Amino acid sequence: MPELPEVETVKETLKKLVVNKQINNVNIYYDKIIEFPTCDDFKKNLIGETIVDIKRRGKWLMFELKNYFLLSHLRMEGKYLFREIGSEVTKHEHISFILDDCELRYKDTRKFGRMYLFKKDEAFNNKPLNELGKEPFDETLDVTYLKTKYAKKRLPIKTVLLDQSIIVGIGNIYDDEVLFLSQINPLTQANMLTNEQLQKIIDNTKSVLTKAINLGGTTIRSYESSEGVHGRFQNELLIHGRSGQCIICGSEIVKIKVGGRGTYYCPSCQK
DNA sequence: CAGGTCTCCTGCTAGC
DNA sequence: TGCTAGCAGGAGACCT
Repeated sequence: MPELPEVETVKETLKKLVVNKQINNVNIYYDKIIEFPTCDDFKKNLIGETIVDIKRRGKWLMFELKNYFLLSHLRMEGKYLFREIGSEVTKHEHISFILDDCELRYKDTRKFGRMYLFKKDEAFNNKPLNELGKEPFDETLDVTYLKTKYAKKRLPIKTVLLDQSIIVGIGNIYDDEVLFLSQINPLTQANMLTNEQLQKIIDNTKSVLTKAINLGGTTIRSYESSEGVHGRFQNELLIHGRSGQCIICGSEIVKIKVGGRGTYYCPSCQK
């Protein structure tokens, strides 16, 4: 499931392949991926546009065009792949952007991904971008900010770290890793965390995400090799998805459900 | 406003 | 061996 490091990796990979290419046509095979505007307008506005750059905000990919921002959220299983122009559209490929020399296809098995298209000056003033919290590497992300945001949050920190309106980019995997490194029990109410604990969360979020980005992210479900992105961070996961002994203290790793999410932690290290 | 629950989807798997 | 019920999960909708 793509979280910040995976989206960052996809962004960098795509950038090398699509910048300066023109969108000559767009085919939509599954309408619900397009959240805004209508499919007709989405298609009409994209045709003739050139991809200038690709940026990222939280888990959102932002294709910067001459006049528009195309926002794309991969959710659980969204991915981009390249196909020859006119080649057969295979299962789970829902959108095709026909470029000069290839088709850029959006594939998404569970169809959870979403796209928006905004005029450039409108992208940041509208949902979803205007509801996002701070980037993990934003220098203004500090204990004071979290104290304020968490003041009325009695939900478990595990749940609150997933709240994209506070800090962006953390998903279920890195959430567990951050709390393990910070030695914080995932069930701790967010408003009960000490300044020291909040500082640890900030520091460990940065370090885990940085390390994951450098390794190309985490690949849990295997990708077809032709489809590019293979992360290596899955080999570095300390707690998420693991069973058996905690690598720090040797106690048994426990898996529980927190806010409906599978959560791994060490009851001994994370009191 | 905080927070609980449901919904969207499909592939995989535990269990019979 | 073959079938099916149930699970996984990011984020928004809807309700209390």
